[in-house]
Amino acid sequence: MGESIGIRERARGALRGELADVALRLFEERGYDETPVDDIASTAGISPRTFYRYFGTKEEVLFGDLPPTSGDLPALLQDHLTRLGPWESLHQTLRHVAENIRTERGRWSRLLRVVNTSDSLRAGHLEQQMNLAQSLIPTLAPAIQGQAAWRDLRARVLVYTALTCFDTAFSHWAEHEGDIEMLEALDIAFATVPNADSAQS
Amino acid sequence: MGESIGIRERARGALRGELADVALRLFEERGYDETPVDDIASTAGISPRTFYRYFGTKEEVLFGDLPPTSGDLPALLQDHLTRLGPWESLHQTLRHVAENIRTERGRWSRLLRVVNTSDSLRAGHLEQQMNLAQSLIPTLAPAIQGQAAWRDLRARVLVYTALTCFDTAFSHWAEHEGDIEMLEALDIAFATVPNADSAQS
DNA sequence: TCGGTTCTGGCAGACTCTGCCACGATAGTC
DNA sequence: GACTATCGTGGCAGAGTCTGCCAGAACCGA
Repeated sequence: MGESIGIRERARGALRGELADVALRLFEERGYDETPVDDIASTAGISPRTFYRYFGTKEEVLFGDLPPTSGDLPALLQDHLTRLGPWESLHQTLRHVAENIRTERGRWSRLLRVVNTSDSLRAGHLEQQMNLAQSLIPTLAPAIQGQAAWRDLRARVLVYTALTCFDTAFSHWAEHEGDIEMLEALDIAFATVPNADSAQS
Repeated sequence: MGESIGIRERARGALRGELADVALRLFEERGYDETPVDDIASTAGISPRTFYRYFGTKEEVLFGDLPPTSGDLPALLQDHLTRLGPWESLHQTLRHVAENIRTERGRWSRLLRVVNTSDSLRAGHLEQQMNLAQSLIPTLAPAIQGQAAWRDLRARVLVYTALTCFDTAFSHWAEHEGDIEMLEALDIAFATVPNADSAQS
């Protein structure tokens, strides 16, 4: 048993990538809901049964192979919290994600366009956000001041709000591609919240 | 052709209500994903095919007959905006919803418990929130100050954030049923946002 | 009571996803 | 180079949601 990565694993990885490519292309052409798994499989020259050995669900073929924009966000947040307040820490943490996205803007634009063709996909995307939120809340909670009884509620509000800012900025940027900078939109979104009732620049 | 509501429509309404009751009961006992539509139908003494004539989807049997907590929220928001700032207007608008919920707390608790048994349901619920947000954004946007180019982005952020506050307070209240007041949780959540970086009481 | 509308149930089908099993290819071993 | 064990693959059957279609039953107004 050698330590080398077997030829089979490489083949597997290659096929996985090809499936993701084929699927994304078909989704762009016909829409997500209008593209059955059977079509993806036959276009790629495999059986539908095999497709489900590479991707557990049809959604996973879209979201499964995303470039790692996130990294260890809880750790990153933790680090910022040693220097900054809760909100600014969330801001800087998500700026980091935004910077990573910018390096592959083309791919992300295609993805977002596909996601917007389907209600079920939007819902699935939100589900992912919630998982991310669950991982950030325990990290943020200790940094919240005030009564302990409300600490958890506050932490949840702030984390969800931060992710909302990110999502909104992301969509806005995707809609005005080229015209604005993702980071600028993100900063605007984050600046809006603490000034919620005046909402000036 | 009389103006009266035909006996058939009343029968239809009654059956619809019975289906919703049966479904909610079964969901509580076994969980949402573990309760096929066939079981709901047979328990209610109808065919599965007929079930789908009363509710377009399985989800609709849960969410379709909610008591109207919302009313005309855009109009309500519009009204508050004549006197208050954007954030406080959103706050008061959602306070109104929270008050309505309180009058039927039992029903809502049951619902939330069922929703938490299933991932797919949570996602569906978020989808509804987004629809509500879409209706509030155009109302809020004109009240936002600052550069026009960013007005839409800001409005989206604020509306989504407000709904997030509502949702978080709602969940928190449901988890601590009896211990806290829904309105108090809501106020705390809304107060957290403008003080995002100090987060004091 | 009659004629037309409406509701119902059953059938077949699409689509996602999951077990199961047999077949073939591959990898490591002798 | 042949042998065996492991792995990937494809086909089959099935659950579950949801839709179109059609024939029969129930209902309403005249």
